[in-house]
Amino acid sequence: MFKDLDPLLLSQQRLAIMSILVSADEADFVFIKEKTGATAGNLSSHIEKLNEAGYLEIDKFIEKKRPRTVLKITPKGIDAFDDYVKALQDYIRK
Amino acid sequence: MFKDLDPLLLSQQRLAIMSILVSADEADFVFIKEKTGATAGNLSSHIEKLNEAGYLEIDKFIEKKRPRTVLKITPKGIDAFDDYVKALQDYIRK
DNA sequence: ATAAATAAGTTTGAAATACAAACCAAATTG
DNA sequence: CAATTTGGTTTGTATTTCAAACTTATTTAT
Repeated sequence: MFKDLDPLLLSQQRLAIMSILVSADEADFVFIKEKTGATAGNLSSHIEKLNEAGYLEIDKFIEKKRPRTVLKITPKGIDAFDDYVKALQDYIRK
Repeated sequence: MFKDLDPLLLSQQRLAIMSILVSADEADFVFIKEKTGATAGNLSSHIEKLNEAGYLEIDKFIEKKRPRTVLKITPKGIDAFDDYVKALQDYIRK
């Protein structure tokens, strides 16, 4: 009756991160931090996990003498997000 | 940008329980256990939490010499579910 | 009549998760 | 040059999750 929900996306903050990336395609650490309201610490470990799962790529470099971390969703990440949304429909449709 | 998601409903099993109750209005322990695939132990503690939050009522009695536990969603539970669904839209709408 | 199995839950304990606080390194500002 | 800001990472504890073990009462089999 109910499909399994990807445990990685069953988290408010990770879902918000993926939600931004699925539309924005690419966004940096600070932008996502502000949009989601996550602390830097939480965001750091969340993107780590999403990266380990292959849902996003992390690109770190120095720009204007400041570190910058850019995140980009992968095809696998898009699929995971789409699947999650589909599965959710079973739960939230009265 | 993103509304908070009720942490109680941010759980596959509890969301499934509420999903059943919001349509069925009333359902018993065994029925929900089978529909959700939860173990009895997990279901027992999940409904405990949902009950503490005032999202459902637990009615226990003996029927045909067997214990029976009937769950019923409360108005507060319905509201929580509706709010959760609304809040989710912000996340899952690309 | 009694031993074994089933039904309907609850309690417990270990493992995973989440969250915030503390930390670090480099750059900038007063 | 000391203090603050920026952009993060690491650490520690508190909570949550999940399954296994347990309980109590009822059937079924012998």
